[in-house]
Amino acid sequence: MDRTGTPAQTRAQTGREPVDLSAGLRLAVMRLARRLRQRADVGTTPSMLSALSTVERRGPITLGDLAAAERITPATLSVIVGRLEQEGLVVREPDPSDGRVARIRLSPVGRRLIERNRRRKTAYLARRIERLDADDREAVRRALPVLERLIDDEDGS
Amino acid sequence: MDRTGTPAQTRAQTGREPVDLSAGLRLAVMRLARRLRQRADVGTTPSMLSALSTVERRGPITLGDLAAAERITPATLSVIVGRLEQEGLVVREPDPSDGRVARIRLSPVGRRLIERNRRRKTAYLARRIERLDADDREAVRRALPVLERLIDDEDGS
DNA sequence: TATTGTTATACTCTATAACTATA
DNA sequence: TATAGTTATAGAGTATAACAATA
Repeated sequence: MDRTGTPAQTRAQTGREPVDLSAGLRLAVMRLARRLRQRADVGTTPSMLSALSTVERRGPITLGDLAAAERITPATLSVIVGRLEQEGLVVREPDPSDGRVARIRLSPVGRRLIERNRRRKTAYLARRIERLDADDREAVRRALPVLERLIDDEDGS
Repeated sequence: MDRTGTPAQTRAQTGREPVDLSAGLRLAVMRLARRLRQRADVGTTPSMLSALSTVERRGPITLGDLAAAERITPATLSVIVGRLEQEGLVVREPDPSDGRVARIRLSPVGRRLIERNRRRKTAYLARRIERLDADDREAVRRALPVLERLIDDEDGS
């Protein structure tokens, strides 16, 4: 927790600063993710929920597109969707015009699970965020869209 | 790879309550973590690097304390430290006064690897952060200590 | 031949339970 | 008996490679 040497003064040197910032962000993100993973609900795993939530947002979607959205390989996703289907959370609808393709769609059960989880699953973080003072909370709120952009950002390298 | 349909609604701008905020943060963190994990250096895994970095910060440290700091079980950590030791990145020093305990300490090779990685490993994020405008970068900078506090915060439930 | 998806295999990360060695 | 650490086992999450079905 060495937060003593705040690099606030070196703001002018844009060369060095992003590296420090990203080093810190990287560790924080990895550790927060680990903690969140540990609080996964029994029965549904974090990957499943992430995929489920994307299916909700993107409507009926092919496996390939869903894999691209989730940034995992179709092979990996195939396994995950298989589990979701087995749990009755999604259905695969064959495409009439292209026999190779199936569209994945949320089932009513899946939708209910998402809504239930949106309150429960989030409780760990929500409780902590509630305890933050207004400034800190505002800082998180402002950073969130930026984080989302960091993820979505195209281009591999 | 149809990624044309960008989910603009992802902007949970409307949600100002802690629950909404944390739901968004949760997804963002999990996905960013997944992306970062994919960029792990060959040879050293993310867990190894995380543990290594904690050993650097906390000096010679017992396995139990390191496990607590990393929030994983001693059993899990034992495996990870075993790999770190095998790679010559840390050494276990037996405690003279208590034969059960060994202190884990960074080797020179480990220290060099950390420093090298601090630039390389982070490059992916750093490049993206460089492209942000000043406001966005400031938002991340301000949020980072808050995220760290969310992680460190004690008390399980 | 190219595309979409699945299956086989392998490795990391993690946990719990059972164990060993020391106190 | 209690504590520090290790080993065994198992399941999730991921990738690559090989495959099947369809276009």
